[in-house]
Amino acid sequence: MKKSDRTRQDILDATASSLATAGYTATTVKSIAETIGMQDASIYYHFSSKDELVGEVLDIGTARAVTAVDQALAELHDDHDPREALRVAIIAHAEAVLGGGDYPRANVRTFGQLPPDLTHRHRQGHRNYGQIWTRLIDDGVESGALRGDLNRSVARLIIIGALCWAIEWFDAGEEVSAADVGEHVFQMVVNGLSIGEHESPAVSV
Amino acid sequence: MKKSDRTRQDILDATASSLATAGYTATTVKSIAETIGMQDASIYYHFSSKDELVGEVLDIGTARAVTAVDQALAELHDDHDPREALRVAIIAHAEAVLGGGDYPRANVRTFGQLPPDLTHRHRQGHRNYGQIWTRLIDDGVESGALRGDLNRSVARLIIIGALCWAIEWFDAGEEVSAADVGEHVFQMVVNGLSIGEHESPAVSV
DNA sequence: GATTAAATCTAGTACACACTAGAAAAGTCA
DNA sequence: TGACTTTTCTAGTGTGTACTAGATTTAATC
Repeated sequence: MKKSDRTRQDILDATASSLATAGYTATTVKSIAETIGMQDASIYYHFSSKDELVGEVLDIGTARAVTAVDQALAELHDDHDPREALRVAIIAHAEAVLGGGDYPRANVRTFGQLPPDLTHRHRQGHRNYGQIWTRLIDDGVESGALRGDLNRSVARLIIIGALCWAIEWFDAGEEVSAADVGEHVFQMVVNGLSIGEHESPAVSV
Repeated sequence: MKKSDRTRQDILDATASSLATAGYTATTVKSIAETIGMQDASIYYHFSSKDELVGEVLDIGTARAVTAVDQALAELHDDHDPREALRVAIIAHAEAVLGGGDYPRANVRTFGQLPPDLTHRHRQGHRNYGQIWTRLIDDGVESGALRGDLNRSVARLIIIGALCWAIEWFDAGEEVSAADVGEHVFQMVVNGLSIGEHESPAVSV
């Protein structure tokens, strides 16, 4: 029972790595098998299909991202500013998806490339993740720290989108770290790029 | 010579539509042919390969997005606020990619799914597009309207990313329009979500 | 209407893919 | 060591893909 668990983990790791860097289509059962020095047919002793394997990788990815954000929020003081909570969550997300392991990266990278079955399978997980952010924004608006004239759902999706798209251009080798990207997103969407007085005109949505 | 041009255009349109909604892999030569009532082999009378066809669609997409933003900027007054230029460009981009035709949508939707050859082919086009935004941000910072303590390249990529990712959740049927999304992105990244005094602490990058 | 050119179709090839069946090997434990 | 189980391999199948060759039809020209 020990050998099997180890091999299974190797398969998951190789799949996560391939999904994160090459995407769903380019991640073939054969390429996964080659990475860990096996024949492609052997994969099917551990997983019943490619999509079950991919699904498990994505499940792990979502779980890790949720854990990272939850943990960061749990370390806040009880009387924290709602903006600080948003900042901490944004940076935690950035570090999990950009600087973290292959699993959360695989999740974001393959978003929009998955076959319908897998997309549907992870809809609930994404919804749950979105609710963390909904609460953060609601807290901010209701406490008076954040503007209430914007559509909160759109605001939430814009923040997550800016972070998720970063996976397309972020290069871990460069001078800008994952946390730096998070800090930038926070500075922009919360404090704004503008200097001095800004009118904050109401938006009609 | 007339028939050929018409058919060629039909093929391009069908490809753009399929790429925009189904992505690169799910867009097969056979499915394109079926859409316009042809046999798949007939496509090859007009295009030498699938990737040449896809490449042409993406070229048109980039050209249209660039035109949309350029045109919006050209309509500004000579003594406009740099923030207003950024606002106009953001909304033009949002309308082109979310509300516009299939071509710009195909471009964003297939980003990250393309085979290396096609990715490389469009690198220059993307760079050119990025330079429009680089100039807008530089103008803002140098005129004193925008903060200079953030990494401008990161800021640019965050704005574009927030807009591009919107294609994953934007639903044209809902009450929020493409321009609304653009307005929200502008309000957030330029004016910020925060209410009242914000310290704008310098970021060390 | 006959001749030529343009456009499409029929019928295939070759290949990569996910996946299967059964034999072979490796590991486990008396 | 020998019997048994677990794991992996060899050797395939079937399907979908991009693409090709050559026949066939459609359109344009004289």
